[in-house]
Amino acid sequence: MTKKVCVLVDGSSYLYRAYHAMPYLTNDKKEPTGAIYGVINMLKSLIKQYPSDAMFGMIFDPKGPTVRHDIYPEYKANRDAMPDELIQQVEPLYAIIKAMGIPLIIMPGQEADDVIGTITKTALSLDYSVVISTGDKDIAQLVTPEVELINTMTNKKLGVDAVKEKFGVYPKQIIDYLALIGDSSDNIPGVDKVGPKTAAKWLQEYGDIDNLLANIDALRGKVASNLAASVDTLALARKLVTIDQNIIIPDFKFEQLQRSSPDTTTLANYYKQHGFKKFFEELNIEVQPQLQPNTANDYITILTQVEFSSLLDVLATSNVIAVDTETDSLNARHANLVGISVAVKAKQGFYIPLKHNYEDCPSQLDLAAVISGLAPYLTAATKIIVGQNLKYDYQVLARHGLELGGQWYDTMLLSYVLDSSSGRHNLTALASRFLDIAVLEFEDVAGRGREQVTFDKVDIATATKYAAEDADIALRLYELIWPQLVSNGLSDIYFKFEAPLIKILATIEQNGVFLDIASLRAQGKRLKLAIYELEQAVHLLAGEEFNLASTKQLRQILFEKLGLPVLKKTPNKQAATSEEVLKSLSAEHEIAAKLLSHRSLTKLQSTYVDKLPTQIDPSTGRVHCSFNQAVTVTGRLSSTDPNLQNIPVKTHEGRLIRQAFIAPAGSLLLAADYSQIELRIMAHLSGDETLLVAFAEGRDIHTATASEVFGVPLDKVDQQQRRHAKAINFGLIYGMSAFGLAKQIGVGRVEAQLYIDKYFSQYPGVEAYMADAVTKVKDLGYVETISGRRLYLPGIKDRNHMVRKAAERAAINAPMQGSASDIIKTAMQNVSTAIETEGLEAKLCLQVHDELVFEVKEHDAEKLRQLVVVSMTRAAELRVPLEVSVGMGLNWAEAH
DNA sequence: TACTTACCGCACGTC
DNA sequence: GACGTGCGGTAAGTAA
Repeated sequence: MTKKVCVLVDGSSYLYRAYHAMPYLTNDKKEPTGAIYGVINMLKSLIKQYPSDAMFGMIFDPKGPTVRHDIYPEYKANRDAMPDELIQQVEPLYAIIKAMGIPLIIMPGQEADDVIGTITKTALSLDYSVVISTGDKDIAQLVTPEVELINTMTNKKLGVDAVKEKFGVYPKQIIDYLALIGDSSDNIPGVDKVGPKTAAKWLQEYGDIDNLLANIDALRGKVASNLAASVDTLALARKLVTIDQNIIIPDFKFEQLQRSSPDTTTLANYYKQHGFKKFFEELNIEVQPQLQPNTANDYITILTQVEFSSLLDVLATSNVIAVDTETDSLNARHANLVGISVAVKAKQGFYIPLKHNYEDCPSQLDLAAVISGLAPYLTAATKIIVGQNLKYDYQVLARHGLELGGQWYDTMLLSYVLDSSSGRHNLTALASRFLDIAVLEFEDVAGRGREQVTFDKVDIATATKYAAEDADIALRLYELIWPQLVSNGLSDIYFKFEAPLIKILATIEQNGVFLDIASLRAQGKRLKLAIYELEQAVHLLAGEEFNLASTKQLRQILFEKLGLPVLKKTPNKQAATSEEVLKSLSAEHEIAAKLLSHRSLTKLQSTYVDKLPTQIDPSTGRVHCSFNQAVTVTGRLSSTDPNLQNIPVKTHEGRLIRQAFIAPAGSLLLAADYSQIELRIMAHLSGDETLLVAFAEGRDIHTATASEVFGVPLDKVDQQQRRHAKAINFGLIYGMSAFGLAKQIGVGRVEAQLYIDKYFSQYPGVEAYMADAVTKVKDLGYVETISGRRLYLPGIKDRNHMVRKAAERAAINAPMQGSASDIIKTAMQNVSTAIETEGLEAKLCLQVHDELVFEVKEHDAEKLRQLVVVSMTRAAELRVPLEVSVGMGLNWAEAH
């Protein structure tokens, strides 16, 4: 029968190991957590290896001096004090270990080593075998046939023979071995110039120090005289490195090493506090809503004229009014107002039901009367209007006759400007993140799935809880987030770029863009035929029919039936069939090229040709996308339903789709885009002379780059060189690696790296800028755009090396993309204002990152062109000129 | 048991 | 690098 096991963990060794091995991690409160994470991780994997009834103890060094300092006051004198960020992690770590049910032993005045040694002795006397988990070589002296070490990092076990193999001496010789070598970090004197090799050699020959000294005459050289000089200190060193197995541990009983079952609730809390998602999930506990429900609030329903009048009195005296609208649809252009809620004080809220409509529904105030009653307070320039996603409420209220005014503080955008990377910015997320509150969700009051009803069917009492809460929470978020924005110097960013954009985006959404359905249908027919032919060809080549859109079936055909090589795996370890892979395979089998064509055509067909017509709003005959102002990390906008920012442009077939975006009779589409705005920003940010000159002289930037990188005169740059230079420039903009560049232009990685090196030697300012960006993000966790918008890149602290590298590249790229966003946001304001003051019959229809698309009456087209160029080029003053190219035509393709 | 819905993985369009 | 979307595939949920 195997012996019972006692596992002893050298906690302090774990702690330092984890601290040094882990990158700098923090939780959401920016407290360091890396060492805790590392220790828990090692501990968990250790526990797994032993039965749960094994004795288990984790031992840490105490704070302050130990008995060894009495023997030798300079003990550990060379050691740096524990860094602050590690000290902070110690107490929480102890708490977590206890919650895990693991016996924790810290003896004041006693080294962990001595505690471990003493417990080991006790365990052996009780006929246990002992396993000590440590990274500390000193403990090797305790190894016997019954005691083995286990390395914390490598998980390797160290028995007697393994110790001999590793150190060259047996466990019982370890004390002498350590004494000879000394230990500079513990300030233990050793013999000068004697390291592991010499110590082992001597001990192999002479057994121990006493015998060695007895034979000192047989030794030669400098080390021998050093040894002779160290005779006195050797005794002290021996004493210091010897683990004392006979210390007195008051109140300690061996039975205390019994593990108890983990306290999952407490653990869950700790893991959550520290942001240990993985551990939290491993607990596998029912996810309780850890957030406090928002109770004990004062939410009032306004049903009578008297109540409404007193509410208006409250509004009259309030500088800050939070507002929220409840409707019967998510579509702001169709939503009918069902009720309005307001809040002027935290934990209070008023709901004015207007159009609830269910059986026995109480009679409600008249909508028009409420609108006109509220109007003075919701339109006054002096009022601060707070809301979550005000673009929606603005649109809905406007359609019901109330043009929301005042100074807008949109909590979604406040949070976004404060830290765009912090997660989602919807009300639920913000309430959880900033207030630790779980708000009522729409599904909670209106049901989910097919059961869901529109808000007018929700009973008014429930609706009041939901609606008044939304206004209340928005108000509280404003009170909390706004001061943070101010103290971080970010309030300007909100006022300059985000707040003014709300109305503009609402207008663009209202405007929409015309689609030529007939042209799409015609193209659809052609595509369908081409797709069918490709499908037939592929089936023929494959020797059987299958669904080309199914990667699963395609894998079977390509890699099993046709035996083509697997060039790449998906993240899920499946053989990839991506464009990149098919391109490479096209040299081997003609099926690959056919598949590629098929892919690109079906993408056009399904995503655009078939889909776009269904997204036309029958009431306007136009497509109205929706812009999200708080999604991207860099400050860009995003577009959904449909996404009009990814309409094809690169291929000929794709451009046909753009032909279907048309102007109505008598109007033209005008498209204006910044040329090379990111590279211009890079020139500005880096101040690189060569780049500045190239832009100042108005050169074709890719040709200029090619000339520099390939060392040929400007007029001798060939197409291939320009293509490669373009890829390099793109790589810079998008933070591509040498690997990415190599793939992009089809050269080896070494060659790609050569180009990059050459680029940097020609553009040293760019290289310096990039290095600065990386340093900055490592120091501060964020980078900045030209105007000071902060872009946090939390990936820079990730445990995963790849993720950190990606964050470094993003640190280079983000200021360029973010600055470009800031600039075009300014341009949109300039243009909108100019159109209005000039009274042009023109409207903004689309924003595609560096491009604006307008619809303009023919007679105003030329005026608009000039006005747009001026507005856009003057949107920012950089060290290089901003250039805008403008085109006009009957459709979007022509306008380029 | 048959049907719908919800979600994930993959691929690909743009800047 | 950043986004959003469509498809197939499957898991989970719902009705018969």
